[in-house]
Amino acid sequence: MHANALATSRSIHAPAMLTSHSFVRPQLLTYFAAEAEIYAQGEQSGPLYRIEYGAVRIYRLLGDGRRQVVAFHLAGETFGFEAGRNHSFFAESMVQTGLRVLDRPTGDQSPDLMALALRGMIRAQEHLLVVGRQNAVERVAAFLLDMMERQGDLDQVELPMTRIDIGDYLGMTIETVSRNLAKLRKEGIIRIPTSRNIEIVKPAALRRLCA
Amino acid sequence: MHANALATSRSIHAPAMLTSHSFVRPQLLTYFAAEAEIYAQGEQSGPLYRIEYGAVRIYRLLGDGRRQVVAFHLAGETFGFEAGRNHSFFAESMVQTGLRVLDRPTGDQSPDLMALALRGMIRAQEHLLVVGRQNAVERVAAFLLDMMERQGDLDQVELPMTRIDIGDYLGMTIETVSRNLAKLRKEGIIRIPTSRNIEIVKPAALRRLCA
DNA sequence: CGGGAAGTTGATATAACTCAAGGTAGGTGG
DNA sequence: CCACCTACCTTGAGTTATATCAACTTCCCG
Repeated sequence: MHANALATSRSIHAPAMLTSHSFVRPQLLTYFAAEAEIYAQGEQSGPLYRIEYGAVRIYRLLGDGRRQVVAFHLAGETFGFEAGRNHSFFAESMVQTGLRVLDRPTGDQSPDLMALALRGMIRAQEHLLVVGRQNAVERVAAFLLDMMERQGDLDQVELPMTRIDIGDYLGMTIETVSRNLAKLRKEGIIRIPTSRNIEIVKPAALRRLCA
Repeated sequence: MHANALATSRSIHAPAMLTSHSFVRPQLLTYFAAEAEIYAQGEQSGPLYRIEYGAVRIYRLLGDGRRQVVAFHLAGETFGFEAGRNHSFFAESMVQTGLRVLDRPTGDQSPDLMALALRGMIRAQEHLLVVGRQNAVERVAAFLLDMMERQGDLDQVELPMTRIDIGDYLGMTIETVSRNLAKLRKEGIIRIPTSRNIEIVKPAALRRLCA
């Protein structure tokens, strides 16, 4: 179930690069093909990553293959936080992706890192509200709004993920994702030029749906 | 829906108390009656709290009153982390509760604080898997296991929360909570001496249910 | 002892899932 | 350059898990 075809994980380390003003020193730039594994659950946790371009999914699996995507990360965002010595989640590129490997300051003493970690926690908890208490249309609406905001509030939203990814993020099947996108389209709230490109016609209507 | 009767919020500040060895200096001990508000969504965020005794729920509301409990906190645990200047959630005592107000070191530079924040994020993301991808029995089983582990793996689990709280935590109705507790009881996996006191007869069976 | 909130159980309704059949689009090889 | 192939997506029909509505029970607490 939800089998993700194994990725051709060709990652190339670019020469180290240091910037003095940044709270974490970007060093290595690493390239990932689409659908490549960045790290796996159980692996020893390593550095943080900032996405230069591309998109990443963070997920976890149940024994029978059910999958929960806990987060999508887009260009400019940082991921890789872990509580323990080992990764609790899988991270995979969804499209061709360039990551900058960040060097963690010793002792995690950066207030900026703290802020990033806290923002991650808040985002997870807000997503919990969506998944736990909203119905299918509301979830899809919330997802589209989130993607729109994170892409600069443009009315054209690019979806770097498949319907399976969206379903596993929103806790529903791909059919339900598809049906509810169609519903929003029929109501004139969105247009769907291509399956990976959504035009938000009435953002206010989407916001009203999210209660 | 899910109206929670307003709380008699009598909180008394005890004299300040300092300990030198702790990474955060416990200062004030504050008492809360059952069902009292500790902080509200939108309020300016303040200190962290460590629970001396009692139990706290953290939740968020939708416009129509639907509620998602994002976390329960028990004695010994720390809560109150916020990403911005204002609280994103409500915090309420569920039973009579004593909180120690913690003084945040300037700049949030403590690695221990960071660890606590990260653990909170991981816990939220793991809960996302439960709510997003598990069915009713599995959710109830996961909840009971979690409560058991956090109470020292004793087979007697005390539930400081109502069925409404459990339902709003697991993303289901109180009837479904009740029916699935009954199901586990009929299968001999748990006993229910009183509604707030569950005996875990077969912890292995619960674990098997969580896949 | 009485009243009310909390919890349980039953009957029915419904939203989302499952299974199934097309449709579409992007990539590859002839 | 075109046609095929495959993966992704959409739509439809029927099923099912959970919600809803309702009645009843239990347990506090005054």
